[in-house]
Amino acid sequence: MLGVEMYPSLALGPQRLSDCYYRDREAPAHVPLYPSSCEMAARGIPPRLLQPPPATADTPGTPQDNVRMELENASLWKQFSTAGTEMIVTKKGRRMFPQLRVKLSGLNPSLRYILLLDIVPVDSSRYRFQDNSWQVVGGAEARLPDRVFIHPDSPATGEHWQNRSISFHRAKLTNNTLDAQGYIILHSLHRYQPRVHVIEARDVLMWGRAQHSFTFPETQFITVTAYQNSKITELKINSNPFAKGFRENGMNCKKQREARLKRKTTSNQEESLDIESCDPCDSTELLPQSVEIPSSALSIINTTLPMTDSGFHTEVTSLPDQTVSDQPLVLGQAFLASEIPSTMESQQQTTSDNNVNNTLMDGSGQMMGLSGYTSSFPNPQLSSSSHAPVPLPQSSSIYSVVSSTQNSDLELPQSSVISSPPSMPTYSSMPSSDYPVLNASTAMPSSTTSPPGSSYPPISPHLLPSSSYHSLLPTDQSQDNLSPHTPTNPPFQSIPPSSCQGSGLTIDPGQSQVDDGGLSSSNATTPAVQNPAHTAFPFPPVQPSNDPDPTSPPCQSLPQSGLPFPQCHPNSIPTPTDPNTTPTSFPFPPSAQSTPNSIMTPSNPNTLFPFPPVHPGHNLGTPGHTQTPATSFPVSQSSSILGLSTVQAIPNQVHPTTGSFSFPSTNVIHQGPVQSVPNTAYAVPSFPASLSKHTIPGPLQNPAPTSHTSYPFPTPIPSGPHPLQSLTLASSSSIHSVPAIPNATQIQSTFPQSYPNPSFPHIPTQAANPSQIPSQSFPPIQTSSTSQLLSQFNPPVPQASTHPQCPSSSNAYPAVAPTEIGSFSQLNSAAPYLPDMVLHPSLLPSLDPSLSSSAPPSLYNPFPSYSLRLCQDPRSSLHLPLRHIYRQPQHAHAHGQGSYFDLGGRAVF
DNA sequence: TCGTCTCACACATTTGAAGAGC
DNA sequence: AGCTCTTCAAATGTGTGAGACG
Repeated sequence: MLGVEMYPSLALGPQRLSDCYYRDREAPAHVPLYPSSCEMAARGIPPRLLQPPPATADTPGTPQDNVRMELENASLWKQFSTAGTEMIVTKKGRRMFPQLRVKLSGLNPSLRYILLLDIVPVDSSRYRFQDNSWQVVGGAEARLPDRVFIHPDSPATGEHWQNRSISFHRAKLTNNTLDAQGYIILHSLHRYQPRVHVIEARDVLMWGRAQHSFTFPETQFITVTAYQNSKITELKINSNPFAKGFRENGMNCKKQREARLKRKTTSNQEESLDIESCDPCDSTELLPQSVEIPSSALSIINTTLPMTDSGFHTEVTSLPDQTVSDQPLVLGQAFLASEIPSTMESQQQTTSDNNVNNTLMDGSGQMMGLSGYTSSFPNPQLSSSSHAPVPLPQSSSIYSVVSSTQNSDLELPQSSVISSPPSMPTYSSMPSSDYPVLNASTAMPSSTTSPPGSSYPPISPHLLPSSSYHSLLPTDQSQDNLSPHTPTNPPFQSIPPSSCQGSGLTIDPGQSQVDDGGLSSSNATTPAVQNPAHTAFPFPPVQPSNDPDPTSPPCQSLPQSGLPFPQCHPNSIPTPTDPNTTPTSFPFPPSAQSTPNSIMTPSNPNTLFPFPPVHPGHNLGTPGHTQTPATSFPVSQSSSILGLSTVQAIPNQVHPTTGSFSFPSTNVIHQGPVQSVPNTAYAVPSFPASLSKHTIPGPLQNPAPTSHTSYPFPTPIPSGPHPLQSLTLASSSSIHSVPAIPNATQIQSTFPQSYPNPSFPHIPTQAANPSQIPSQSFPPIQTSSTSQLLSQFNPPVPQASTHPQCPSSSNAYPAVAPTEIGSFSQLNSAAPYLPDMVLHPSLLPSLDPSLSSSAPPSLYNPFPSYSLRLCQDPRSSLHLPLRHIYRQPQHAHAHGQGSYFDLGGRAVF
């Protein structure tokens, strides 16, 4: 669902949505996880057409405004972080451990939400474990395809999410750039930060109303192919049930292994292949040892004897359990408890404390056990490469959240800008545009300014405040209130733990006062963006395509055809009178029209899409796009997942020394009422890291405003003064693209034009060096699966039929079994760029009373299919020259254990 | 030579199909 | 016939260590 809009590339193109299905014991039936791009398109429908009935649930003060997320196993994460968390990445994919387990609260029980996990680079550095610490040894490698893991339960009601702990343990990490499984691709020896995004998906009409992104600094990790730090190994073995065998008592412990090796060697020498000595013998031989280690002995015995599993478990598990037993078990968290190594040395105490805290977590939103947390990562402050200080804030308990609340209400002041911490270019919102943009890249502004080897790269702690709560604030007028002076570097330090925790986790309305001036008005409950810097963007940065296609037609060329990107198509906003066109409207433009202040008014086509989705790396300066007057956005990248479009703004410049970004276009940006605060960088939808990567000082990176034309996408650059006048880079980490979120409120970066500290010294610009971009092969598109998925979400809708490419047949709506939707015409030049999806109100799930009274929320099926239909691959509408950009990527990978999306926005490698 | 990655290995856990029993 | 429960094999997850690679 998310994919399409957020990441256009995801859009369902040739890929199959089948991948979108998930299996869950609770919900055995396959359920489409993602709404088709059509859904997103629905957003583009003029408010009049799509405007949902007055939503009572979403009214200010509703739970959604107080969405909070707690890291359930924070104590365990802290333990790892203290030592410097390492995550194994393999070609075949490796799960994360500790697993990301969170608890959500503040959701509207009756609304549907989608949970996403993405992992973004913390900085643009490469690390090496030297001298028993992680040190920066160079610049990061070219960005890999951005992929998002969608929680298998998605979409599910708020009640569903809140009634259980949410684990992303099924997400897999891989270092295989050609991975066809859809796993999250990461570079080895790079530092990453997982992010969890909660996106409201109440219905098509309301889709994208709110988005919340959370990052927990303690979950940062460095990817490795083999563990470097013995402490981490020990922690993993002691904490991970699968590694029991390697525990002292386990069959795979050193003693046992050595013994086996000895036997092997001896047996080999003797050349007496005693079969018995193999497995059985091992156990027998080990018996003596097993005496010392009862569990192992038992296990051995069990293996020899026809014992049932139960019997086996009793003995074997005993040891581990004991260790675990020491840890406070919380009901429902048994697993968690097991994760905590009982044998942990000094850490144990903290762990126990943390556990206690965890148990204490409540609606107050306090982060459990976060306080006092210190990571072992290299400290930025540390001058030399010695230890990279962990950027994590000491008081990590606060989770950072970026929440974007769409106020579908027209009343929302566009101008409202939420000041985001300077450091957090992460989230830039579009002022006028209702849809907030998540800047994935920005989220992790890495202070890469420091040269390799230099002191720890400034992974700006502020960027990743521990558990700080980032939220995309609803567009409020409050922006004015937002102080431009807001600490640009709200590093963790900047945020006193106490404040965070004291407020409860998250969003303390009171705190919000400072930042959110005015927010309260629209959403009193909406937390102010305390840590704007965070990358809270749900969607990973999109990689810029390297293929600037001069030939690419200007955005205008794509008009009406329903370009996925509103920006491109000024006319894209359908008028109520023109239903047909409506569908084509940009998925996100949520309510551009709705917002009176928003620059994006129908009258001003160009302004309609403040953020042209552009791949930073791509087509900079493509003349074709010049049509849009040199708009403020140098480059933006948008990728959509399930209809969420991500827009990335590309900073024109990066300060060589400071690493701060300046956007040439900013001049333009400043126009308009929206910008109450000049100079302040608005979190423009996203200026993702990707940009940053590419933003190396230089022509490319600093494309003149006019250069915008080179958007890989049909993303037309808004002509004239852009509503979003100041696009600030969200994040330093430019690496990530920020997904645009509908209705996203503008986030004003607290720091003025220049981006604070974060420098991106090493960010390889893909654009600059296409060659560096790993060629990524994408698995064959399985349209069938994808389509099926989509079909479920998209019941046949009359409107859908409007689009030629949306065969009504494709709608398998109620069908549980995924049905295949008509294949997407990939790269179908003929295909209009119109978003095919249109939802018929009657088809909407009865989740929200306001929408449908048929079913009480309580009765709501947690895994209902969405009544959305995907009719067409947005890419099809792309001008041929541009299509290659998407040709591969966007895939939805269905796994029994979860779904992955490629953030296809990136260029094809 | 060194750093990094890949692979096979053994063990532990999870998953899901098949069968039995009611 | 349908349902629940148990059993069990296969799949999956895990760290290790040897070897390959650049």
